[in-house]
Amino acid sequence: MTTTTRIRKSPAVRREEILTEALRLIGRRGFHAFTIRELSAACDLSQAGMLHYFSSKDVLLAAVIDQLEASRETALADHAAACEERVGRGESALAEFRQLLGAMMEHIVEDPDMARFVAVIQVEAVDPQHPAHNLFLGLERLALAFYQRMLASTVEDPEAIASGLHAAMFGLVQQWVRQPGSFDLVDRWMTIVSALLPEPDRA
Amino acid sequence: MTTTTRIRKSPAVRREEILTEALRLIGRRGFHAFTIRELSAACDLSQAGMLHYFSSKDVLLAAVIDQLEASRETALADHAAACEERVGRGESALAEFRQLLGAMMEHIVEDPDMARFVAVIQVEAVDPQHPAHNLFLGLERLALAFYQRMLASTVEDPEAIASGLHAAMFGLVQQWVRQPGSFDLVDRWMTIVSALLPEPDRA
Amino acid sequence: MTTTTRIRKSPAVRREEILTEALRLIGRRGFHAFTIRELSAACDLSQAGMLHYFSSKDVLLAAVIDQLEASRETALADHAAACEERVGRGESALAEFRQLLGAMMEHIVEDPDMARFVAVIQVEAVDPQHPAHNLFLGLERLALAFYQRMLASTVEDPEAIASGLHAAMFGLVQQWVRQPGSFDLVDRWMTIVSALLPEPDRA
Amino acid sequence: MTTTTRIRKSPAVRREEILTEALRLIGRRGFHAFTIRELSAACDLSQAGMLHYFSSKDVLLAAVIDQLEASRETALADHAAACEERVGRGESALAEFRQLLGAMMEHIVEDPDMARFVAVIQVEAVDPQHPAHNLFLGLERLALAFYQRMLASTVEDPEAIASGLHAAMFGLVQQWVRQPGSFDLVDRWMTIVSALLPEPDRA
DNA sequence: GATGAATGAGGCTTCATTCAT
DNA sequence: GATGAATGAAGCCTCATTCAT
Repeated sequence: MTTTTRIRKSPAVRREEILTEALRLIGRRGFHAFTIRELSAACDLSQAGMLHYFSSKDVLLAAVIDQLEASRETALADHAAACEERVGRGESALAEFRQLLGAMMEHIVEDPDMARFVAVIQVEAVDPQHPAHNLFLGLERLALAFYQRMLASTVEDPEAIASGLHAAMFGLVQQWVRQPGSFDLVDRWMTIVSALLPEPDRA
Repeated sequence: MTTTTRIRKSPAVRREEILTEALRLIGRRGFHAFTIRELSAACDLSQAGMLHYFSSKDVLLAAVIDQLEASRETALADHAAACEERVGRGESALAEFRQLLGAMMEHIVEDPDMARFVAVIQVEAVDPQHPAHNLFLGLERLALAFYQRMLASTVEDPEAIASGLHAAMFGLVQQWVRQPGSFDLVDRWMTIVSALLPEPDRA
Repeated sequence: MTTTTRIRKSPAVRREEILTEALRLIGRRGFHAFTIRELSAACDLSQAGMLHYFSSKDVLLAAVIDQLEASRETALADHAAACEERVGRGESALAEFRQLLGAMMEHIVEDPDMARFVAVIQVEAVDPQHPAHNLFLGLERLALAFYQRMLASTVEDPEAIASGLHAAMFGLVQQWVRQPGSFDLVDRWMTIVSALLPEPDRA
Repeated sequence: MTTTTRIRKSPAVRREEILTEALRLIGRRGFHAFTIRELSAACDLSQAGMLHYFSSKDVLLAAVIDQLEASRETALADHAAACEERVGRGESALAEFRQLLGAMMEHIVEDPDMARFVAVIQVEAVDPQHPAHNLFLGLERLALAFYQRMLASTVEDPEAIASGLHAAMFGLVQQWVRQPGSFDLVDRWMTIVSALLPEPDRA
């Protein structure tokens, strides 16, 4: 009689574990190629046990994204607030915006799995049938709108530069994800930001 | 008794049709989510008939990519040659390079399906297990190396700018693919190029 | 709305059922012609449910063979031991060997399905690509070597007689399988054994 | 313009080629595992071209068997006639029968592919659904009946010995097919025949 | 909270075969 | 005589999911 000493972890911990692992796997395989079998195996859990926490693949995806947004929110809230405050006062938020952009990449660098996940899902979500399609469309619009507001009074073509910043960030992360370690992501990012943004006021 | 009136087309036409449709579908769904059943249906062909032309899903993918590379080659060969020639003579190829970059986007704009396809596959291919992984890794390295050579004598940090150009192009196409028609791709691209590259010599 | 009333049986029972049915079907159709769809149907199980127990056709085959070998082992162990003991003492094991040969056929007669299975697989396995090729090659070598040892000191050409016994047993089972009931297998077998082996010592 | 110098062989030659190759392949893979694609490839012929000669897999099988029977007929007719003549005269045909048995094995040894084919098909044909089922059943009955007649007046239990000879021949060929070259087939066969048949009259 | 049993739907691919050329 | 195009049927297997325990 083998008493498989059933592992019993607190639900909260399990959830956390699953989400982390899901992030990693989806980031590596893409949402469609990744299987919940693979995930359950990685979590030392039966497939049914897995679905006990997240009732379906789509629900799981949503949960991963939620967690991500929350973490990004926390990481960037202060910077974003600083920007908004400046702009709200009718002043140039260029310096603060720059810092925000830097913080975004730092946040990404801290967790390469997250980077991979975002990169992959964002592209898969191009398909209108993809469960995260609308979500990412909304997020992108939000981001672009925010950038534009930040640049409204400081650059000639805010829409284009906002777009360019967003595009370059996205593309750079992809490059980094494909050849991790081949360059310093934050460093290079700031170089590019400098090229795209006007010199910060000094005087 | 359904008289399935077998349609018989010339092989060349069929191949072309299939490749075009495959490009479209893979671009929309991603390679993993797209099914050859869907493809055959779209081509008014049985699944087995489809496999008569491309013996497997992977082979099909390879064929689509091949055709793409060929078309890109044709579209850009002259521009690339012009660049190389200048650089070969030790002169600045900045203007030519700029034109090449423009041509690249024009080529993309001409065929949005192709754009979507490249965008999607490129990201899916991040997964080392993806059939196109090595291919895209190689292509990216080639592109970056070429950019660097073009910029070697004209910018301070050629590696970063090359990287930034590549990233921005990639990201911009993605944006465009996600919200087609929301902006003029080539136009915006040239604006960003201008920001990233030094002013062309005039004198 | 078909209420597919899911039947749930104890795993042990199911496994047994499946193996028995697989034995029967493979024996009738041959491994290649038999389909796991047919098997699942015969077991009142969905195809996927079937693969829950044996993850692939090959695995299933291996399981059937394993079970067979085990049952043969049990049925013949005592006889084989008796033979070995005699031989070990340097005495003639002719009588014991005779009994072993008889026991082998009796074992076969008890389960005609098994007989058919062995007959069919053994021949299919002639193909080096067949999943059971190596297994059966090994078993045959073992059997022949054992026979030779048993006959070493009692017949003129042990190798040939061993070979002949093995061949005749094999062929006779085939005949019986093809025309079941047309003769008494054990009886006829013993007649042939008598013709091939020297008269047991009597004195 | 590649003039693939279409190979055009005389139909008779082609037929012969195909049959030979089919014999070889079916013998190696079994009728079910062997594919007509494999066969056409081996014959440097398109699949459709192949079916031009033999309109279906079953027809092909029948043709192979026909050819085989014909060749066996030719090879053994004289020996068989000699046997029948003796028996017809009420004499013992033991010596002639012995020679016939030897000739049968010699015929087999000359063409190992044929041996493999017969062995494989004969066993596959155990399945009542197999296209060659009835054929082989009939052939076996014929063979056994013939053997019995030959032995009627010379052995105690003609039916059993006939059966044993047939079985041993069959089994021995199988052994040989599985481990070709490991022993001299005809030689060993004659040893076994000697053990099963009474000593030819001498004196 | 966690599991194994069971399933339906669907994926890719192979195969024998037919049809038009 | 020979081919390539095209097909329907079927094969194995994978996947997400449900159900009873």
